[in-house]
Formats: sequence, C-alpha cells, structure tokens
Amino acid sequence: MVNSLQTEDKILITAREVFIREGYDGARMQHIADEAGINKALLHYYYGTKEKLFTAVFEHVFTELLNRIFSLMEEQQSLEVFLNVFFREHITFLLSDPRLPAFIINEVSLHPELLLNIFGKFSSYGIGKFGMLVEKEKEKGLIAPGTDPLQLFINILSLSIFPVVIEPIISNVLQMDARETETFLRQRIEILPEMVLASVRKDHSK
Amino acid sequence: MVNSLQTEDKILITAREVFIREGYDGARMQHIADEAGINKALLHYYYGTKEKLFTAVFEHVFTELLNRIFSLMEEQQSLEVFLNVFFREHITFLLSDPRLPAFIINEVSLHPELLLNIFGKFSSYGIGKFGMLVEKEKEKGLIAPGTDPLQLFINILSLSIFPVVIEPIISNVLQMDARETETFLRQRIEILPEMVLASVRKDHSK
DNA sequence: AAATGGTTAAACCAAATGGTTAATTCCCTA
DNA sequence: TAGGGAATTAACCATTTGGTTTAACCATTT
Repeated sequence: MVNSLQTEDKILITAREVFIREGYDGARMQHIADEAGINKALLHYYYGTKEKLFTAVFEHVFTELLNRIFSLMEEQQSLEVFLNVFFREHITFLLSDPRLPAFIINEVSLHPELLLNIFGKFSSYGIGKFGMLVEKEKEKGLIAPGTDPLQLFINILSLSIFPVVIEPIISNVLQMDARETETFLRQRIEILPEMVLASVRKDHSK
Repeated sequence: MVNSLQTEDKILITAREVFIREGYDGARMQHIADEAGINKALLHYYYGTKEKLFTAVFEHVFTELLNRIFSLMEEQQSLEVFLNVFFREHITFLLSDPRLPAFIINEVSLHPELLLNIFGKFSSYGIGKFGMLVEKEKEKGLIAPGTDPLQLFINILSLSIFPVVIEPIISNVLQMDARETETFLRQRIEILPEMVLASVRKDHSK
C-alpha cells in the first residue's frame, strides 16, 4: 500500500504523455510501461485494459482543459477585460502543450462516445456566464444587439486554439523555425482582444 | 492493362475514405481491400506499403484542400467580396466532409514530415495574393494600417475551419442533433464576413 | 513469523497485422 | 488461337500487440 498511489499516478502521468504524443491507436502498452519504469503486468493490474486506461487519461485531460477555459469566464467586469485575460492565459497555456488540442480534437472526432462522460460536468453553465456578460454589454450599448453570444464564444475559441493546432503547417509554409513561429503565435495575445472587440462594436458602418 | 487504372483509382478513393475515417494508425489494409472489393495483395501490388499508400492519399487530400483555399483567393475586387465568397465556399465544402480537417490536423501534428512534399507546391504564393488585396484596402483607407495580412488570414481560416472541427463537442455541450448543429454552423456563413470586416475597419474607437 | 498487498520477471497465448509468394485468370496482340 | 505480360487471388508468414498466468520477491502490518 506504500507505493501504490505513487505508482497509479505515475502510470496516469506517463500514459497521458504517451497517448497525447501518439494517439490511442498509435500508443503501445509496452511503451507506457517502459516509460513509467514498471512492468506491463502492473498496467493491467491497475487499469485492466488499454481502453480503460485511455478513458481515464482522456477524461482527466479534457476535464482539465474545460475547467481551465471555464474558470477564465468567471467574474469579469467587462468583455474587454475578459478578452485580455482569456487570450493571454489560454494561448500561453496552449503553447505550453501544443499537441494537446490536436489530440482532443482527433480522438473526439474519431470516437464521439468519449464525450458521454464529460457532458454534465460542465453542460452550458460556463457559456451561460459568458452570455450574461455579453447581454450586460449590449445594455450598455457597447456591442451590437444582434451579437449571438454563442457564436462569439466559438469565435474566441477558434481564434485562440486553431492557430496553435496548425503550428506545424504555419512553420512549414512560412519556413519559420520553432522560435519564430511561437513569436508569431504569441503576438496574437496582443492583437486579438482589440480585433474581437472591434468585430462586435455597435458603431461600425452600415 | 484494361482495368488497372480503374483499380488504382478505386484503391485511392477507398483508402482515402478509410484513412480519413480511422486515421493512419487505426486504418487496416485488410479493411481498405475489403471496401474496395479487391484482394489485399493487390494493394501492395500497386502501392507497396501502407505508408506509401497513405502518403499518396494524404498528399492528394491536402493538396486538394490547399488548392481549394488558394483558388478562392484569386482575383477578388475587395476584401468584402473575398470574405463573402470565401466563407460561403469554404464552410460549405468543410460541412460536406467534416472529418477532413481533423484528419489533416492530427496526421500533420503526429508526423510533421508529411509536410515536406507539400511545401513548394504552394509556398507563400496564395498568401501573397491575399496580402496584396489587404494592402490595396489599406491604401483606400478602408482598413486599419496596422493590420497584419498573415494574422488576418490565419483568423479567417480559424473562424471557418475550427468550428466545423469541434462539431461533435458543440453538439454534445449544447445537446443538439446533427441537423441543428449544422444550421448553427451554416449561420456563420452570413455572420462572419461582417464580423471580420468590422474587426479590421479603420474607424473603430481609439 | 505469518499474512498482506504491491511489484517483478518471464513465459505464454490468441488474435490481428503488414507484407509476401506462387499460382491462376484475364486480355491483348502477333 | 496461342503466347505472354499484366491483373488478381488464396494461402501463407513473421512479427506485433493486448492481455494473462504463475511463481517468486519485498516491505509493512499484525
């Protein structure tokens, strides 16, 4: 019982790395055991099957990401403040683990069943918070009344996540090395808040 | 020699479907053969190895997507026209094959080497065209002079591609069925041009 | 010191997988 | 119409993979 918790954690941490790096189908139980420095039998002793281990990892990782996103939506005074905080925190986080979003996107689109256990923990709660913020700004006359909060939220996610996800393609097409590309992506932290704000401002022509 | 071309094509078409549906690691040569209605040995007869077959499929698919994107950037009179055309054509296309972008994203992030043969066919040519369009609009005083064409282009891609890619997640969180989600995504064709335009307009406050 | 639970090593297994081979069928043309 | 090369197949092969089993080991706990 002494090392059991350590071991169980070590397995989860290692499995997380391997699954994110290689995907479900690409990952090998033997590699996970090797990298965790344990015997393969121990993997099955704790987690039974590859699928169960993966599900544990996936739920952990995805829940963590959603928590991170939704916790940033709490209690912001204005859309402007929210956008500044959100893009900074979120893009910085994504850049620290660039394979993560592609992993989630791919596994979800490959096996939508994976989402079953995630839903309910979050539902539309976080989005409701954001919706209220948007409505407040509408009343103040700061943003266009036709603005759909949900579409806006999706836009914000798209603008922060997608560029990080296609980082290899950007690097390749623009022939930039890893450092240059990261600088390019980091610039977006400064650019995006103004842009998004401008896109919903009430006073644009027409 | 009569049926060889038919067969070679049939293999490529089927392999494309299977690889996009299951990913490289998840796809099975036997399944591709079965779905193509041929013997597995024939697969190797024409394409040698799984990797070669995959590379052929991937290059084909990715080139097709880039062609589609870049062909939409040709010869547009104004940014406004471009945005309207682009979002309509591009989102409609993506919705007709929603697994495609997630497939490309994942395989590229798993094996960046795949990009080696793609680069050069396109390089920054298409982006140059777009850059010129942006500069023209700047001169006319229609958009803010600080606008970075490349960042803007990435924004446009993000706003069109990402929401389609996370369609399963949107469905799940909002508890919508496939038709509702598609309607939601299709709305963006109308919303996005104005939004993007507003985000770069010269006359926003400050 | 006996029991307990975590841990290892190693051999093992059945199924699946990418790939090969050798024979057969097909079709064009000389 | 017979020959020959290309297309196609069934059977086969070596390796990998997820998973299991068994026996022994070790550190605590009782």
